[in-house]
Amino acid sequence: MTDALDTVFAALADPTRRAILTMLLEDDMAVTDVAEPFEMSLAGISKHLAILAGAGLITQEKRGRVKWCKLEPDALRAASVWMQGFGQFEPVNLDAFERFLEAELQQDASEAPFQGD
Amino acid sequence: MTDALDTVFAALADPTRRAILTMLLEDDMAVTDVAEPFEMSLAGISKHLAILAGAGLITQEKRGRVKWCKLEPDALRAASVWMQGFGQFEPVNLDAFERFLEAELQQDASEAPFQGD
DNA sequence: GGCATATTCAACCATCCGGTTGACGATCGG
DNA sequence: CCGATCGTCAACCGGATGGTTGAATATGCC
Repeated sequence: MTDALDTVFAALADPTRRAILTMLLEDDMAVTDVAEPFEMSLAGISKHLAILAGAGLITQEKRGRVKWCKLEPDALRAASVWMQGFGQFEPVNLDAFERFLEAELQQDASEAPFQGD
Repeated sequence: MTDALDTVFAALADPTRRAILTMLLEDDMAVTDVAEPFEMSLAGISKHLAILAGAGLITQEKRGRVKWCKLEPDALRAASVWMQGFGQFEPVNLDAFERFLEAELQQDASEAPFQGD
């Protein structure tokens, strides 16, 4: 009965794990490098990474002896959608947003120096 | 050092609590009524409500002997914003999007006296 | 006043969580 | 082959969490 939302929200509930995710926004990182800024044992960080991976928020790929951690922001989508049900805050009306993107695209095309294609 | 995000995400990590929040979308409810659909003691639900209140996700107001629980969706905003930092869910230039919505609105108003969906 | 209803408190329990340390298995480089 | 590096595993610890029960506290009703 343990929902995917359970694990995602639980993973996000820890500040160390949120910090790790933020770091991974920049780039993929090896476990050791992830651990470096924290005052915590490597094993501790390794556990946190396992939890993040369990929630699908990161994936880990071992190349040689180095294990690379990659952010998987898509795993946030379900949680984001769930929250959307409560609010006005999550801004976007998707329909309107698509019209917006289309309009923007056409505008860009008409503004560009080379119009014909 | 326990961040507001910690408590909000932790509160959301439990399915019972998420279900309670969903119920409260409909309307404010008394504690006993919140508890009714769950196979759990009233005291158990009371604890969950305390956690939700602690995260600011609900407020409780006692009127007579009944304590009414009210959803406070605004408490989700910080969490939502945090998530948006990772997202592709909403990669938007909000300013431009708002201008677009406004323009669309005016266009609708001038073009169609009535427009169904 | 006295009883029923609404809710919490307190104590307790099992389990999970975040963290540590130390040993271990892989893998790279010389 | 040897030593250093990368990372996890296993055992352990203290504290939080999710749940229970039973007693306690308000409040409402007749």
